Amino acid sequence: MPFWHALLKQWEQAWRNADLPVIPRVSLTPPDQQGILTLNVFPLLKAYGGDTKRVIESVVHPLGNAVKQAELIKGFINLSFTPSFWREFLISALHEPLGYTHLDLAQGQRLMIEYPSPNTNKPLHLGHLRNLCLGESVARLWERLGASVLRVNLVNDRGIHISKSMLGWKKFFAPQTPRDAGQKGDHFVGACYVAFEKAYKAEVETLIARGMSEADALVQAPLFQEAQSLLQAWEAGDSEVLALWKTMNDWVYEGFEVTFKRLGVKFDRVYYESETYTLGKAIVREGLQQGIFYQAEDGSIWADLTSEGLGRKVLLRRDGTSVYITQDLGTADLKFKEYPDLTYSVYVIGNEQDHHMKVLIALLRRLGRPWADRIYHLSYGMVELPTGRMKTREGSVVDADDLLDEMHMRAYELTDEGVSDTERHTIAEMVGQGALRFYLLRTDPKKTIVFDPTESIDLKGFTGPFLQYGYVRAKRLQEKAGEDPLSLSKAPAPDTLSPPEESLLQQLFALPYFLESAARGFDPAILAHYGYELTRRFNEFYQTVPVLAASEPERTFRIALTAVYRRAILAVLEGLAIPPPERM
RNA sequence: GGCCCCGUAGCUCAAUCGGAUAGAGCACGGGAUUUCUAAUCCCGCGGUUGCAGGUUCGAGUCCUGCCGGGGUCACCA
Repeated sequence: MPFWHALLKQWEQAWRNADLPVIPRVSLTPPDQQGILTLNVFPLLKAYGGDTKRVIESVVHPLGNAVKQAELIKGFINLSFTPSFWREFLISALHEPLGYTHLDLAQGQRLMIEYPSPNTNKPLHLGHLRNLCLGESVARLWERLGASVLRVNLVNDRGIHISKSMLGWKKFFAPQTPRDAGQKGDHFVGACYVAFEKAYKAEVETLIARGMSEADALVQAPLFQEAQSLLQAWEAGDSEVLALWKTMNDWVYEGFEVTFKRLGVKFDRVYYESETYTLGKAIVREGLQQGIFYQAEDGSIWADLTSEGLGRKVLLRRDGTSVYITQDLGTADLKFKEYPDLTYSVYVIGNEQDHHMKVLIALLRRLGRPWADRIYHLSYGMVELPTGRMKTREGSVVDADDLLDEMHMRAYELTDEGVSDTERHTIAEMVGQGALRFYLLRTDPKKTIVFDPTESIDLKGFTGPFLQYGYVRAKRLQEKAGEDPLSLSKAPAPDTLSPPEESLLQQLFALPYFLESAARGFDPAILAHYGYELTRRFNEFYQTVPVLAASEPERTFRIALTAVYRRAILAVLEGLAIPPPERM
């Protein structure tokens, strides 16, 4: 039997064949109305001069016998379906994942999704977690649409910030290693960076106290001078500096790897800016030769994007070294050289870089890169604290590892004590992450999230564990039933269905629609809200309608209904990258 | 100052191309466990959708102006 997409296509064809002047729009019937699907027939009503009988007749007749009831209210036709329609739906959903939990709408397409692109001078924080959750979820959603997805990470491993943490280590920590300090490598390097910033700030204040202007003091401070010469030594290929750079970056990668692994993130390809910035320089020179860019008197190279409303942008400094956008040009080019057939090259990057990404795409367009418009910036809002933005230098950062630990502990306390301690920890990790990931995904990506550490993330209500709990309930119920849900194919449909059953069936039926909307909109929040509503309805069903104690044919039907819910909620959890526990 | 994003219940968020009486969670008050896991369910309370106009059968949604918050416009990354 056809699922959402196929059914709507079928209907549309039927209406076309019936020569309807206007094809009705189909949507889900709101909960306060009787029905499953609603047809918007305002325009048709107009075309037929308000002849309601004719409207109903002409719209509903072509749809065949799946329709149990059709009611026209104020320009809407509410349709409900027969129990045997639902019986077929359940059987098909159990038989065929393709078309229900997996679609083939993006078959043959390939996407590259870049996230979370960290700097290598400090550990991951809450902002990176939002990035990681979004990137991973979007990757999975497109995979469900049938696309093949490349997960890539771009490591920002060069620049003045790295010099600062190197210097911090030399001045305050050498010859310690992360192991000596008993810290994860990324945390250790982060401590070096913070130590540098603290000493640097003190120097600046001293200089200002002696009468220097702040702008001068920031540049004149000895520590800053030293960091800059370290950067120059790095660019010149000084072997000693390179060795330290490599050692400290490896510490950070080791630390990142632990966190990535905990979150179940794996990359197909990792790009390093230390490798792509030279490619970028070549592209800039190429553009200069073609007259797309121009050189200023001091030797710096620029692009004039004022006609696009983006102003002027420096591409190479007067000393010939590269800026941030230079490396981005190189990386973008390399991506499409390696994978020319990408449908989209997605960048999961915060909205503070909206302008930067517009500039990047405009530059690539100018350079005649035909794939420039296949770049999609998945722009998301910052995660702020009630006091404002998180600032590493001020220590007001919610550390990713710490937060994961805290969520784990809180879930552990709530977890059933009737299991082994090992299992309890496994469950606690799943539930803790479920709560955290749902929290970060449930809001429209482009909106700012304000995270209040003192209030902490809920485990009840509109949360990840709510969905996980529904999954667990359904699984246990199915186990207790001890019956193949597909025995429904040998049983008749009940004569009537209760309102909670219809309500759950309606939401189940809409799964493919929401999967597609969430993927194409690059918006997991759509799926998060769908999954919550789905589970709310399942809980209502579970709480008010008996399954195991029901008589036939209701019992068999409800067991199948439970099994399809379990499939659907599993698809949602997987799409959101929220782990499904076996019990809670 | 220019450009971009946001503004919905006390708080956090929804609202399916412009559609029906703007819905959830938290908080607060009340109720449900001889029944498949109470991380659940049911009931109540809670709104001039920032303000003012405009477009139309219909506006939280689209247009114009204003107010408020954030971001950005670096030879930083």
